[in-house]
Amino acid sequence: MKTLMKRVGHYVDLIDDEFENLSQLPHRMETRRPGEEIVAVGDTIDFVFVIESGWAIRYRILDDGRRQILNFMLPGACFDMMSMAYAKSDHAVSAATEVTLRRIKSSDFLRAISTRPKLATAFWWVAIQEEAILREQIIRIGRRSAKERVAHLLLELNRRIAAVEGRLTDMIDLPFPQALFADALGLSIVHVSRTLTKLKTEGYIKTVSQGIQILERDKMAEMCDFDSRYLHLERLKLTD
Amino acid sequence: MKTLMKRVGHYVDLIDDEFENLSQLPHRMETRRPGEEIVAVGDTIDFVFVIESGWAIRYRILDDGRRQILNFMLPGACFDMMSMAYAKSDHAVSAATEVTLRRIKSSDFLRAISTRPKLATAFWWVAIQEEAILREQIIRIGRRSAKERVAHLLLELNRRIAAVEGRLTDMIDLPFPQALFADALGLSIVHVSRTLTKLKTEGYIKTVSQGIQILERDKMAEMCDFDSRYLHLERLKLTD
DNA sequence: CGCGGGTTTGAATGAGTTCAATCACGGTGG
DNA sequence: CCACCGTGATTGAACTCATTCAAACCCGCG
Repeated sequence: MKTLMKRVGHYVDLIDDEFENLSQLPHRMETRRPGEEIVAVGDTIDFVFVIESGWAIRYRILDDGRRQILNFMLPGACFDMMSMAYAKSDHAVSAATEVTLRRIKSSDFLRAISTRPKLATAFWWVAIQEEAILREQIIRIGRRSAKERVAHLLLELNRRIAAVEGRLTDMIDLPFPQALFADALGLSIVHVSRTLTKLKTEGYIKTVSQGIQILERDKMAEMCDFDSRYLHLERLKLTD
Repeated sequence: MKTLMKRVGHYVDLIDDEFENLSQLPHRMETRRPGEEIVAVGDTIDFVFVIESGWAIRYRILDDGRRQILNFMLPGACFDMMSMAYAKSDHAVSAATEVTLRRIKSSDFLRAISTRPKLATAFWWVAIQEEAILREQIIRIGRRSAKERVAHLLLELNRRIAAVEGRLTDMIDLPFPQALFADALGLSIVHVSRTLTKLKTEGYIKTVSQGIQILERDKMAEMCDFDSRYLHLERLKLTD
């Protein structure tokens, strides 16, 4: 629960016992191996999941096997608050790495946030952020070149990891195959590889053991038109 | 307000006076000509807008003029409930056709839905639907061919218009230039034109005065893998 | 008419895909 | 310790889908 606290607490000053309340909600802890499904298409979900550690992906697979990843989900991500008990999921969620999850009954979760206004505000804020990330994903794959797409996603993930870990570094640890990158960006695996190579030869990044180091953050952000403000990482100043 | 009632009322049975309350909220009516901006990038919005008539688009323009349309907004659409008073808008909203809008102060709106649980549920549903449309947009532009994209969007708009008008027809009235289609689908205007021509010669659609008629709905849905369930219209009883 | 916005068509170009081969690397078993 | 996998990354060559640029076209309107 610490990662969720860190993330949600980023936006709102929460008194400890408001979190106490949240973390003491009845729940089950679960783990999934890389590639394992967490939510299948058609599932009716009456749980809220919170990622405690590891990466998950939200995606859809078309008939002929094409896959589109909608979003990467990092520690602190919670889903599916939106759908609650009503609708069938039109997409799937899987573990990208080894993942540990907290599973809370929707009704319990709902009761908790409805009795704690600050908590509700915090989760409202998380939902705003998620939606902004979705919108940015549309712009990325709709109107950006392969080079811009890859660079832009790298910078986004870098920032989002920073938000989880509490400090911004130049390193991006990507503990999953490039195929996920390709399916997130609407590109072929081959072209992602070529594009990363290009970014390297142009001095924007370099590969280090199992990850990528950003060498020219500003130039890279400029090149791919990355503006971190959409991530809404600044702190919420509540008027009351 | 009738269109919003029609839309929101699809999801929840609302007692009339719950709507009465909503429609009697202090508000201003505004109109915009085609192309006029409603919300600019960087605006801090403390209003909720409801589209009473006409089409609007939510979009972002990149430095070099490339434009990506995130979503089309039809009568009954309400925005930006999510952002409320806190955040600056990272995208713009403009009128695609002549548009009439109802503008409600966020605080008034918030108070109204927080005292009317059913109303809150109804708007929760609308938000779920909006998010599903965004996700489908990602899949469309990320992993579908031009032909599939155009067909898929046509079918989506057809269904969404049906939801507003209360009945499903084969006609799609598109009162705006194809350039909007191009910018929504991440394609060039030229290619949209070519693709529409192809859909015509293959017998899926035909053009009628200022609009498009769907000739082979099922074949077309099959071809582009369109499944209307993501629109969450199931409570609609359509005459098809 | 003739203008102007929007659409269509053609030809050349280009970005990204596909297929296939090669490489790099960590793990496993002999 | 090394040979042999298997998975994922990279490279090359041919190809394709979509873009770009430019010209022609269409049509409603002053």
